[in-house]
Amino acid sequence: MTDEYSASKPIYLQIADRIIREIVRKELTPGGKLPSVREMAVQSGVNPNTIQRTYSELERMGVVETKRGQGTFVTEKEDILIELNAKIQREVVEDFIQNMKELGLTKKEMISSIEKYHSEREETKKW
Amino acid sequence: MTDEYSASKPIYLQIADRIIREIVRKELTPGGKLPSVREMAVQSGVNPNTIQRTYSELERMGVVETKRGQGTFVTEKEDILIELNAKIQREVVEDFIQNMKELGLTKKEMISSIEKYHSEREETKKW
Amino acid sequence: MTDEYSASKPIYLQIADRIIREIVRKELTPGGKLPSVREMAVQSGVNPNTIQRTYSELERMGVVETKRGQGTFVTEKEDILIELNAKIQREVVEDFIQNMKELGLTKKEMISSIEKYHSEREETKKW
Amino acid sequence: MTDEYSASKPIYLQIADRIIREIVRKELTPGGKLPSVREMAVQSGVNPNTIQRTYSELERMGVVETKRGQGTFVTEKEDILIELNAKIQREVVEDFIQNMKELGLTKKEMISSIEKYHSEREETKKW
DNA sequence: GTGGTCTAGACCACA
DNA sequence: GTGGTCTAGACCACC
Repeated sequence: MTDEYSASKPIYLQIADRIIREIVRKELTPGGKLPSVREMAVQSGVNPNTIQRTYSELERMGVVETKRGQGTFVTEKEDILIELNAKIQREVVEDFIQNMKELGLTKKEMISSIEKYHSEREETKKW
Repeated sequence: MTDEYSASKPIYLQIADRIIREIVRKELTPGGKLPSVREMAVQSGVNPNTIQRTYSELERMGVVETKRGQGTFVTEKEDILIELNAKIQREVVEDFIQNMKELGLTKKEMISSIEKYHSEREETKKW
Repeated sequence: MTDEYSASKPIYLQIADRIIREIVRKELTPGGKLPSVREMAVQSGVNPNTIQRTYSELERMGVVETKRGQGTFVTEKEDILIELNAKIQREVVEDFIQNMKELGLTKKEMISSIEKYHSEREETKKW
Repeated sequence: MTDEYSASKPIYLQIADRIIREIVRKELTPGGKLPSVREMAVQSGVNPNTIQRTYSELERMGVVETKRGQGTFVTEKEDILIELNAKIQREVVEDFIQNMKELGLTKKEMISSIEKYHSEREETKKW
């Protein structure tokens, strides 16, 4: 009855999101091996079945490939990775724009706010 | 042991956040009355004590004022509302910048992405 | 079981204290009439018996005198009033000194703290 | 209707005051551990939730710090302790001055009353 | 063990 | 009615 506030997305998707984020941040590199289902299950404190679903979902999206007897690997297909990156980016941008609109800001103001808060430090390499 | 994936803020703060968002979006107007503790508790499917705590927290922050025996009201102090708005905006912008940096984008690219995705439609009024 | 924190002194003594304070502040003047037991009981939201005890106590201390059929009056005996004033004053001073000692202050520092916080405004007349 | 004479602050604040006094008197030393919530609850004859609230309030004020799974400790930040001491002192002095004014005393008389009642014994060390 | 959150149900003061 | 305090008893995460 009190669980409207912890429910959110199913765990297997939360984990999928986390892995996608790691790929996008290049913490997981193309062609790199993911932890085994069992190992990941232990790491995440979750039932192996849950991780199995996560990996299936990622395979369905094309971002990982399973090689029988060897394990699960981040895809090396550039187009998929680029597409993935673009999709995440689109989500981030649209989310940002919507939030800023709710705050009553114009496009101009959004841009100047970025100028204001962006510290120039290290620019990471582009895909 | 299986709960790294609920990890959520306490309910009373989640509700506080929700109310703040409503104030910032002007769904709740300055001087406007919030639902009573008991009513909000029913709406949120939560114990009245939890809402009490939410309202206390909001009062401590200065965004609401309670009048004994009458109810809880959004503050009319402009400076607090403006500051609140600025704080939320800062959070949104910094979150956006961090996300985009993780995607490997430069400031320039962030700005052009906004140009790209921003549909010109209605510009809402500024504070 | 939870009443260590509301107990304090009995009500009849609390009321006596209040009356004494009023006499000392000259809100009640020597020879002046106190409200009747019944009236005071209503004013204080208390049982008349309680006020009766209050007045008895004050009479025992000599600060009021009861005249049969007329009521209860603040004494006009100067020595008692002066003594009363001196006693209250002694209590206030000793309380202050003890508090300040607990804060680790020397006599010198106590005096300078008074110099510091005392605003010169209106000095009321002395007894 | 009979409760003008309990009129007391909430218990959780009374206990907070008591703890503050203990800190100021150095009965609780900086870095020292407070009794656990449950233990303090038993000592004070009060529900653990009430003590929890007390500790929260003290933490909000910055005079204690809680270490998860370890306990609640008096802060070691000197500035906060000094400020706390100053605040308490100010309250004591202002209370004293007001009481003495009600008794009709001038600043000069207040000072000489301290000279009179202050016994020279041990001067405790200053902060 | 520790503090932190939450529920259920009660009583209070204020208006 | 309103918000504010308190109790009783529970479960959680951290150490």
